[in-house]
Amino acid sequence: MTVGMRHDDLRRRNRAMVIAAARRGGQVSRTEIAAITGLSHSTISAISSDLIAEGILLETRQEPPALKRGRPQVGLALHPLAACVVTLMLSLNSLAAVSLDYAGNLLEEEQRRLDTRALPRDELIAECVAMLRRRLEHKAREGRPVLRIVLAIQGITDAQGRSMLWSPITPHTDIPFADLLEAEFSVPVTVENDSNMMAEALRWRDPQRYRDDFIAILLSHGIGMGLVLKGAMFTGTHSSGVEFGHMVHRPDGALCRCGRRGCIEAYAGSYAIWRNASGHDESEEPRGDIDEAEMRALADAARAQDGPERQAFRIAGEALGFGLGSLFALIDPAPVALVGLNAAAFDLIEPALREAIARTAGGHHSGSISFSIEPDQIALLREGCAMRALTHVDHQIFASGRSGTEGADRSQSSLMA
Amino acid sequence: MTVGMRHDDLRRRNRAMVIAAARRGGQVSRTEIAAITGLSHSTISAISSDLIAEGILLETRQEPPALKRGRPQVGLALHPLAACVVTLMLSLNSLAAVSLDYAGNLLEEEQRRLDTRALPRDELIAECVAMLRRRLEHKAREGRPVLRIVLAIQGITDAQGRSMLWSPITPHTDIPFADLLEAEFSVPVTVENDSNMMAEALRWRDPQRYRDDFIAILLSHGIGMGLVLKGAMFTGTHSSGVEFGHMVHRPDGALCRCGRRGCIEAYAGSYAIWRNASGHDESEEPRGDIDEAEMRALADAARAQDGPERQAFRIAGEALGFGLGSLFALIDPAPVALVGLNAAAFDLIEPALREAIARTAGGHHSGSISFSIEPDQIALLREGCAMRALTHVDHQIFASGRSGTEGADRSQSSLMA
DNA sequence: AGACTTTTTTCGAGCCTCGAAAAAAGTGTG
DNA sequence: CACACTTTTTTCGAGGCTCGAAAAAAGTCT
Repeated sequence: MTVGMRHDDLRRRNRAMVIAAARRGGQVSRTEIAAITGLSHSTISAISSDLIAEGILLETRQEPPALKRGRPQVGLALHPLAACVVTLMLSLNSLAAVSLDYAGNLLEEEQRRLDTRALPRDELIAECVAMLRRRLEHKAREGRPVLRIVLAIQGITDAQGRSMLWSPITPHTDIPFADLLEAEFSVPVTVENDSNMMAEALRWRDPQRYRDDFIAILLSHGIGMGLVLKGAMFTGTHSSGVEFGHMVHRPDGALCRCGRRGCIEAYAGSYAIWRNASGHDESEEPRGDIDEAEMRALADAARAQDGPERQAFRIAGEALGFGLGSLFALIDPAPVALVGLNAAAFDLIEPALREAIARTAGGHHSGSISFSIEPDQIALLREGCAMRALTHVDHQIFASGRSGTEGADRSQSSLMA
Repeated sequence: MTVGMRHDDLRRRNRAMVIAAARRGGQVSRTEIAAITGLSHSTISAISSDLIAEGILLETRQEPPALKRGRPQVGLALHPLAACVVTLMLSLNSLAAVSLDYAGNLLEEEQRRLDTRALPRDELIAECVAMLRRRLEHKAREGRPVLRIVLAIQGITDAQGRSMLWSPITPHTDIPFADLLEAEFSVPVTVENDSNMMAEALRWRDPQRYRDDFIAILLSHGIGMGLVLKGAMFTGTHSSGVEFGHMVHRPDGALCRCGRRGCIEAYAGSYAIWRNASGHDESEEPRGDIDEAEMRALADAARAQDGPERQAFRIAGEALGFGLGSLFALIDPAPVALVGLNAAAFDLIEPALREAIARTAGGHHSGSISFSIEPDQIALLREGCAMRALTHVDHQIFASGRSGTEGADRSQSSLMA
């Protein structure tokens, strides 16, 4: 049930809008903010002078020497010293962390190889804690209060972003990372799905193309999806995940990594492509890992001649096409961004995909559905996590009004909502 | 882009909450409203005395003679004379209309058989206009201003509720009903999908069970779905529809009414069950209509012995189960309400459905997914339309503050949002 | 009849946004 | 170089809205 609105809620919202304008624009003048928000100049003036006094915004006069007449606009930007956020990215055999200032500038980073599949539960957690501790204690932080930690994982989280429920990178399940890390560091933490973070990054990278409705598909060992509908990240009701890879393509079909049969992933994941290309039975247990070079070799072979390799990519395209068709039956077609290793082989996948989608209800306008390939999956994940963490802080700061260097304890309740 | 919030927006929202509390509760005291909304008693007092003065709320002292001590609560209810709404329901071979007062009481109704599939486009429209005109001119309305018309159709509408894009009940497509009827009557109109309206009705009927997340499935000649996620009706980005019936069950499988192959509907719609039960090939053109008695006979035969009829229902269950499994992979499991003719045969469908769902990713907790059968599809549709129309008015009235007897022209812009 | 309880209204205070006017900080021009 | 002009930003009083506290209202209980 929505709750009544009090006077300070109003101010909070409007403060948030000013901060959001600065977050989006980097440099915005008060006049521009007034235009964006539709609020009066007086209001913007009042809010921004508050924010400046609180150390959240910073006046930056540096702009190109204003060739226009009239009083020059004063740029407002997010104050780099206002906060620090840390992101932790856990994927197969790798753990990485990045710390950024409030303006989004990189402070420092670390990357480390781990045998995630073999690591005992508490050692996995300990590695995360240790890497986070190094970030928090690093001198580059220089007194900026750490106001948010975001942990992105390959796998499924709960809808509140508190726990990792399941992941292909480890046999362990239901790890309450948020609680564990909050207890350790007293900084609010959320756990996020990696595909969602990539979708998040796309919104910031290219807001023109990726605005209200789009789909990010991660084509790698498994199949991930981040879905933005009507301007909001779409998540499950209990879990993070739009588990597109585990929609059913062929009932009782190929064996999937998840143990069930006929999932899209069992036709379109790296292991499935490899399995089909190398003549194995589709009921055969999926291979654990396939390195980049091997997949590239498969793609090259498929491009060279019409053999089993090309057929394997075709099957993958067909599975993705029917899956997208079913998805589009539910949500209507939207632009698709392809990310991940096998996005590079989209030329091999596309024909069968388009053909399949045209045979489904979602394929009404199959020709007009746009697919774009976004390389550099790792950078995308980093950006998405960073923006998720920073916008959390934006809301936290606007919510309290008191910038709250003292950290997490009480603020959590309002943040997790 | 969200827009800044001004002072009157605040009042508007809080007024809306007061009205919503009265809509939900029927009879609410000011104290109860204060508790529900979290606003202060003074604020509620001010708002409700405004609303009473404007003729939107009504004090009703009738309550059971308050066995408690202290000053008795004064009930507030929606003023029946504040407005009138009309709903029009267009389905296969039938057109019905209902008018209701602002409190939701039935004023009068009409039902009429039409050969919708044979009717030319403009005659179909003319029938709608004529029936609406009879409602508007009927004496039962007694001067209540008609503030909203809702037209529910079997089929797909655009996301804004302006047009019928496609429907199984007529060969005509893209009929801009909202524009046509608004031009005719100068009352704001929306066009809605029938399954969505049934889901809407369930929320009002049983808010305990059908609250934030649930699924209404319409099992009849075709398969419809209304989806409520996180408390909001889920619609496509361009169309109304969660076209569950046209998700792909078996690529290149049975021939669907939509002309494509392998849709869930082509296994679970009435025509598909009939086709399978009577030994026809699944590539055979679907029958146009199958009456209730015939379907009941099939179900009885299926219950009597394990023959082709039972197998047909089993196939339907399997298709629905795999479809729900795929859906649950995307949105996580949620309670399911079954509506429509074939919901009565759910005993024949359920075993195969549950078995199928358990073999999918969404079936993690397949045992715990609750299915309930909601009979009386027609009443459900009527209630849903009524509530949709009335809550539209709630928002229109709260939005303007001036009750706006003069009608639609300007208010549309704010309503269609 | 008077004490007690609970609901509702009244009233002054405190915020917040707004519009208009003033101040500020430049450019263009003779 | 002073002055007109333009555009941005701040200031200031007015008007709305919500809140808390106190008062009024409308019953029950003894």
